[in-house]
Amino acid sequence: MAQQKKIPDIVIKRLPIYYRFLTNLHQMGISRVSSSDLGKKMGITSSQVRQDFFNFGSFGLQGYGYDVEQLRQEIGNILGLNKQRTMIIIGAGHLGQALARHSAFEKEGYSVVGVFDVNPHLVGTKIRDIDIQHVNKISQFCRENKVDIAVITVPRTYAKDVADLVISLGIRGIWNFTSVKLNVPEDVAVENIHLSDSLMTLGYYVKCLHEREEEQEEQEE
Amino acid sequence: MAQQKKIPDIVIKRLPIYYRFLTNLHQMGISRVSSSDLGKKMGITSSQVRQDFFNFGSFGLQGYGYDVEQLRQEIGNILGLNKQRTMIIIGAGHLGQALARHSAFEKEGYSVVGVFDVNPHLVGTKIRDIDIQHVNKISQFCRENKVDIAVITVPRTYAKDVADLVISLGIRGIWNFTSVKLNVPEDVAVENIHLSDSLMTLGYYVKCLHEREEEQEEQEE
DNA sequence: TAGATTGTTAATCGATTAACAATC
DNA sequence: TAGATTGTTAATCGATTAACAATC
Repeated sequence: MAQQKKIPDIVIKRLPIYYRFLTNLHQMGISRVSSSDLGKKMGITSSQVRQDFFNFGSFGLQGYGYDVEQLRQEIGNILGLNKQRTMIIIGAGHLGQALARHSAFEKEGYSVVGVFDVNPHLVGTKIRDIDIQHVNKISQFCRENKVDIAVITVPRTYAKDVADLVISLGIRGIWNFTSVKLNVPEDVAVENIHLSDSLMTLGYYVKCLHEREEEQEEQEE
Repeated sequence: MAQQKKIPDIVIKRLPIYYRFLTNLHQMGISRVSSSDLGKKMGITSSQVRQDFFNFGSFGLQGYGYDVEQLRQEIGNILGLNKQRTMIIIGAGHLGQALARHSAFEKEGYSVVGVFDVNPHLVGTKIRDIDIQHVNKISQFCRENKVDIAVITVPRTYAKDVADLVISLGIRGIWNFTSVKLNVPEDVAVENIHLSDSLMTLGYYVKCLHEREEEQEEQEE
C-alpha cells in the first residue's frame, strides 16, 4: 500500500517526539490523554497534534481523547519500531565507540552488528561483544549479513567514499555524523547529526543573550 | 544595538551551514561565489541565500557575487565565532567523554574547561588535560571560572536537576544530549541533540524505502 | 442527555520562491 | 557599455492555527 500524498518531513520529525512523550506518560501510569494535554506537554497546539495524526488515520475517540498505550504503538508502527533494524558503525573513534556502547538504541529495535575502522591498533579489539574489523571487510560483511543502516563516524575526508561504498552494497539508510553533505540517490535516506552546526547555533543564541544583558546593564546606569 | 525584528530560528540554523560551505570553498582556494553557485552546492535556491543574508545586511556586490572569505567572516561574526566560548561537560560517560575528546569544536572557538561526573572511578582521572571532578564541585567551579555553555550528557533522570543547577549558576547556554525536554526561562538558550529521535526518523525513511522496493518486486511478477 | 474532544475543513501565518530595478 | 548578480519587494506555497460539525 503506497503512501498517498507525501507526508511532510517536518511531521515525520515530530513522530519520535510524540513517541517519547507517550512512553513517558505510559511509564507514569497515565492511560489516557487529549490532544491539548499532549500539546501542552510538548509545547505545540492541540490543532497541530490532531493535524499531525490526521496524516496517518484516526487514532482517537471523540469526547474521550487518545489511549496512551494504543497511540504509542500506532506511532511506533508508523516509525517501524516493531521491526528489528541492524546497524554497522564505520569509524571507531571516540564518537563511533560511544555510539556502539550507547545501549539506548537497542531498546528501540536498533542493534549494532558490526564496527569497522582502519586503525590497526583498533582492528581485532572488541567493543562490548563486537569485533572491530578492518574497513576492507565491509563488503564481505554486508554480503553475509543483512545491514539496514550505516553509521558514518569517520573523518570528514573519508565520508563521501564510505557513503558511496555502503550505498553500492545495498544499504539504504545512512546516519551521518560528519560535517559533509552527502549527495545520495533518491532511494537512499540520510539523517545528519551535525554537532558543530548545533553548537554554533547555540553559540549564536548565547551571544544574543549576553548582548541583551549588557544593554540592560547600560540602561540601569 | 538591539536585534530589530526577530530573525527566524530557521534562518539561524542555516548560518552554520553557510559557514561550513564557505570554509570549504575557501580551503579549495575559491575566492568568489554567487548566490546561485552557493545555493546549488547546498541544495537551496539562490533566492533563499540572498533572502537569508538580507536579514543581516548586504555582504555582496551587484554583478559580482560574494567574496568568499569576507562573507565567511561576516557569518562567523554573526554567529559569534570571533569570541572564545567555554564549556563544561556534565556526565563523563561514553558520550560525554567522546565530546570532551572531540577536538573539532576548539577550532571554532569552543573549549572544554571542565568535566564532571558522580562516578568515583572517574573522578580524579583525566580526559586530555582536564581533571574529571565530582558534580558537587560545579558551583565552586562556576564561581571561579567563566562558563558559557553546559553540555548535559547525564542519564535522563538527572537532566532536569543538572539543568536547574547550571541555570542557577548563571550559565545561559545548554547543549542537551538527553531525551528530556528542558523547560528553561526565556533568558536561557537550549540546543538539543536527540540521537534517538534522529535514528527513529531515519528508521521511518528506511522502512518506506523497503516497502517501495517490495511493491516494485510485486509489480514485476 | 450534556459535555468533551476528535476528525476535518477553512483561515491565517510565515517561509520560500519569483521577479526585477539597482548597480557594479 | 553590456552582462551579471545583488538587494529587495511581491507572489506563491506550505505549515500552523482556528473553527466547528460529528460523535463518543
